[in-house]
Amino acid sequence: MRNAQATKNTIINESANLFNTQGYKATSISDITKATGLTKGAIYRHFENKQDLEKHALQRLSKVMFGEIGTTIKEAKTFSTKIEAIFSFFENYMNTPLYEGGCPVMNAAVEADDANPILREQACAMLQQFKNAVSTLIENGIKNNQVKPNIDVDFYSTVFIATLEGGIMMSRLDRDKKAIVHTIDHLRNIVSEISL
Amino acid sequence: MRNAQATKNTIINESANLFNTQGYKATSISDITKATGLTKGAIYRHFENKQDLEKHALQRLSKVMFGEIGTTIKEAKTFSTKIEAIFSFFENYMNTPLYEGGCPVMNAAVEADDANPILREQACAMLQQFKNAVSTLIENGIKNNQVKPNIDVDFYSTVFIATLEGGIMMSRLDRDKKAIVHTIDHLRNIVSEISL
DNA sequence: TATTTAAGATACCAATCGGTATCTTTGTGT
DNA sequence: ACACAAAGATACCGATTGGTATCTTAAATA
Repeated sequence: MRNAQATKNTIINESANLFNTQGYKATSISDITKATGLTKGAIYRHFENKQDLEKHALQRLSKVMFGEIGTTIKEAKTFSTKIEAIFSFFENYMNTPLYEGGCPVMNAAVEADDANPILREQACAMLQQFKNAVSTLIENGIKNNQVKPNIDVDFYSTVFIATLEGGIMMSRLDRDKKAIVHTIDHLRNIVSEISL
Repeated sequence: MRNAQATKNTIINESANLFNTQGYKATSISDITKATGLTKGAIYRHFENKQDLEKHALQRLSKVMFGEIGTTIKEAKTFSTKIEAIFSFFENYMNTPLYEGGCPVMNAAVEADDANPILREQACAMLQQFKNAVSTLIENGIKNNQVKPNIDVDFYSTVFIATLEGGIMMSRLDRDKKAIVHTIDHLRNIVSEISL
């Protein structure tokens, strides 16, 4: 039956791109029909309503991002190389992003207000997932005697993510890698400070 | 004639509030009529179109924010107290914001794409203004022998702002001051590192 | 007080929004 | 080959969008 799963997949992928670049509210179903070459009838067969599509699109963004960043981390073996993998992921992201439009977490976080609690909850969960990943990375570094013990793990994972997100925002606004490069250089200094 | 300047002022103020909380695209002229108690006819007498109103509203946000933060900086005399004034401004902003909806720079930066170059340019200018303020603050600190010379001023101003912006984003998403408190604590450490 | 003119209200416009009911097409199992 | 059901297209819906033309009201001036 005209591969339904494939079309659903392209709808999610194209709308993920549009939502992340133009914004969720600013992207209409009409925009998605143009991007996919499909019609409203096809789209509303696969998704209950626009919010449902937004949910699936953001889940896709989350899966792809964390999937990519997760594999690069797993390839590295030590704390410093693992965290360096995250840094290079962010630095390279300015040149060749998986999805256009900047960090999906920040985009959803900024746009999601009380009027769209589903989007907010998803953004919340994504940020938590990212923080947990960095936290366990540091904790494993402590266990393996690569990171100083007795440091505040929550403190550093928060600082790392905040600095990265802020750097991305600035670099995207300036259309210049300088900000993200500076912030990552700074984080590298922190890494060497807490490393054994 | 029914104080035109006052009504124009309230339109700008109310729409600034709405744009910063709901977003620019997501806020309709209708929303602004409800918030001001005025009609479309009144609004479109004072502003050419919605983009023109968006421009004035963001300018207002910029003026109020930089005005407030500027006076608190001027009240302080040394580098450390001046930068501490910025920190406490950001930390207090979570409790009692001048405008709801988070940092106007970040909001405009995230929402503004190529479809709204005016908003983008304004956000760009605001970020530049903020960076310049921090940079001159550091430079004056160097001149007054309160900050180590030979440090990269551009580097540190970038790191400061990125960390603050990222911290705000995280705290707003979590609805918890912890992130911004952590990031500011971290920045305090940096300040003492580069201080004489 | 009468006149003038700016400020604001009312009523409308085409276009687009999210969403749905219905029709056509296409692949599959018999 | 044929019936059946799923996938997608078409045509529509009421509501809302940004925007405008026109009318009314109120304040300043003469």
